[in-house]
Amino acid sequence: METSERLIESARELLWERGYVGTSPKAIQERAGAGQGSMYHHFRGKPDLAVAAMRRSAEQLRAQAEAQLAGGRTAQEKAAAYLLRERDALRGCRVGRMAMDPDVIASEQLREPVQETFDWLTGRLAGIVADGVASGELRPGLDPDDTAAAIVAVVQGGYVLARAAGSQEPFDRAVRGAVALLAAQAAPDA
Amino acid sequence: METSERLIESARELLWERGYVGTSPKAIQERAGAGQGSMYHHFRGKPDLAVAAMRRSAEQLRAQAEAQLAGGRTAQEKAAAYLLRERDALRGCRVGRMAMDPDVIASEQLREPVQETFDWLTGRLAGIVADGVASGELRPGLDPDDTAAAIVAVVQGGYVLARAAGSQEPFDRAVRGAVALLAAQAAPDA
DNA sequence: GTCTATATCGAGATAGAC
DNA sequence: GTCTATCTCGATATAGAC
Repeated sequence: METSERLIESARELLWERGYVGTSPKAIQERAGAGQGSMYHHFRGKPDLAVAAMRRSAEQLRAQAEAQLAGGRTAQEKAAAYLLRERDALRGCRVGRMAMDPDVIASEQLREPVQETFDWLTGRLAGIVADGVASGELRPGLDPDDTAAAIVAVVQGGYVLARAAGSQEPFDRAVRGAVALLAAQAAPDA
Repeated sequence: METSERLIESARELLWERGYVGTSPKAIQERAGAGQGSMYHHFRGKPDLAVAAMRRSAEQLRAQAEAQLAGGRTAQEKAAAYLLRERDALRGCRVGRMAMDPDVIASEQLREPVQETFDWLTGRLAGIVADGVASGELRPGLDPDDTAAAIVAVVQGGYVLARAAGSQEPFDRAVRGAVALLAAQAAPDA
């Protein structure tokens, strides 16, 4: 693997584990097995490298989510597939984690991949819910945008609960709870 | 206000804004208008002061939540009151924020107030849901623990979505979505 | 492209005077 | 109790040799 590639992968891991503020250029270089000069040759600095790393993680998340969402037949199956995907809750979300970082939120450049990811994800889910309502699978009053936001929030919040507890369990409970709440939104038999 | 008190309040604000890793003793001292020696006289160091600050924020969150939860008459009213409480979503949760911090999660001392807060909150909500099921307000199959975890997760995840978007809106959508999902869990008329 | 040298600054803390 | 002095280390680069 080339040096530039190793730097991006190292940054991805460290941003995941320690966030933007908690990740130093030196730590990235050490993990990548690259020197100072090497990093500053390939990237302008820490923010530039971080953006490259975050874009890649965002692309990965999107591909994984799309795989779940495209799989099921009904809206409920798709949403459940997304919610119940295997996740290591204690590690958290590579993308969502960045939203809690003050330096990321303060910078247009750094926030952009995060914003784009969640815009896409909630929009994709809202479309699925809207289809479910239109097809008569889900009850007519169900708001697609609000429901989509709640689904994505349960996953992101589940990470918080798991890390607070030091255990996977609260995450699993939260997503199971969300699936059960959604199951009760089926349209009444005509 | 005494110096010790000002240090705790300054730490509370900075931990909220910047997290544990992103908060320096120097920044705390400057905001408190206290010198180096003064801080190290009252507290053993950064972790010690942070624990004091986090305990206070945990106590505050608990009191606020209890106020919402004790207010409503039915389980749905109580849960909705908790979910719909006015919050500045862009600032995030003083307590939940700490769960994303690697140094907090790595330390038994620092994690304890966070864990305790969410244990209490999910337990309190689970009791409310269980009461609602027992009284016939909510459908019999509804799992109290899973539902409680989902409710708390929606709020914590809502903060992530809001900060990612740079807007309050996704937070409001998520909690409204959760309230709507809960409304459909009413037990069918006997 | 990668290396080493150098620079500035802040983090996090200790020591001891007042 | 609070202050200033001092210490060590890492963060975040820039400069210039190889």
